[in-house]
Amino acid sequence: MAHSHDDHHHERPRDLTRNQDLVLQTLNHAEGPLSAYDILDKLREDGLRAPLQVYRALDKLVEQGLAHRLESLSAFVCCADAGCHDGARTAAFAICSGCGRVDEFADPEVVERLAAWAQEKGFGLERTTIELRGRCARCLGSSTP
Amino acid sequence: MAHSHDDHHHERPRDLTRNQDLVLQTLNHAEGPLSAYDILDKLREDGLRAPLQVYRALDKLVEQGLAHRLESLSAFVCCADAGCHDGARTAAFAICSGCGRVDEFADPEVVERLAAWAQEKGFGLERTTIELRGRCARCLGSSTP
DNA sequence: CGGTGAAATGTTATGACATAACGCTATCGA
DNA sequence: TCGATAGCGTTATGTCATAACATTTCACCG
Repeated sequence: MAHSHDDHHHERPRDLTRNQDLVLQTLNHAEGPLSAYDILDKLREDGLRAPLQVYRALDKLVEQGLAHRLESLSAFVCCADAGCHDGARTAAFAICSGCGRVDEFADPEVVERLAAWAQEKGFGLERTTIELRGRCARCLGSSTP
Repeated sequence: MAHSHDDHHHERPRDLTRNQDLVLQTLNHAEGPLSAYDILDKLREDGLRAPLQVYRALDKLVEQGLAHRLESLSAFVCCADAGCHDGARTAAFAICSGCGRVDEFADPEVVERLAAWAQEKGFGLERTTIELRGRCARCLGSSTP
């Protein structure tokens, strides 16, 4: 049970199921965040019919770090960096109110400060949400500055 | 227009309306975050009947910095620091999955780093959400460590 | 090969969160 | 007094998410 390479049970990117793959591809091809129902609509012709089919797939994708949920939008995006679930588990998101696009980034300093706060308070940190709202450079550049 | 006390149009804590006051008191007396419908239920005997009455009050309270919306919970808390809307406009929240209690804090360094990122990217930052999930010291101390 | 258990699936129904649209009321300064 | 602005009350509806249950798929093991 403790074999060195006997790790078929680990947390790694195991193969995606059909529904999971469909949902992930949909997110990958999207310009911006999509709600579960947006995704469902795009996948009707692929046989999906109920919200749960999408939510279940999303749960797994988020669990594996392949997608993220944006709390302030109640919507989902695919992970910008295929390897982001390897290391920097705490991403930040800048969401443009103009075009709706999302820019994912990581700031180690920020992560560190928050972890330090948790440490100091004895707070068992499990997950962090960081979301910036505003207008991206492109949207500021053009219409209604 | 620049009279010293001619400032009835400013952003300051103008008097709250009846509904706003009811909602704020409800949040103040609560142990943890409340959903709009939780608040509505507590205020039925005061005459409130529809979600919109609560949501409208909440909008104003949040606008004035007297309450905060926790995106990851779809719930609301009163601002921990009466003066928090003066200066540190970017608060962070540590939400305990065990007891549901919320600890509000501000970390200038974090705020600064995020502002710096925005600056660098030309992102017009308007609002920031920072929410930590985990278990508070007290909950870690007792049951199911 | 066939059984078995874990995980995924499909479906219906329901719950929880939030806003649109409408008309009325109160307040306040010009 | 008039008109503008903000708040109020109500009904209806929209959006996001999960409960519950039956069925299917598939890797693994005896």
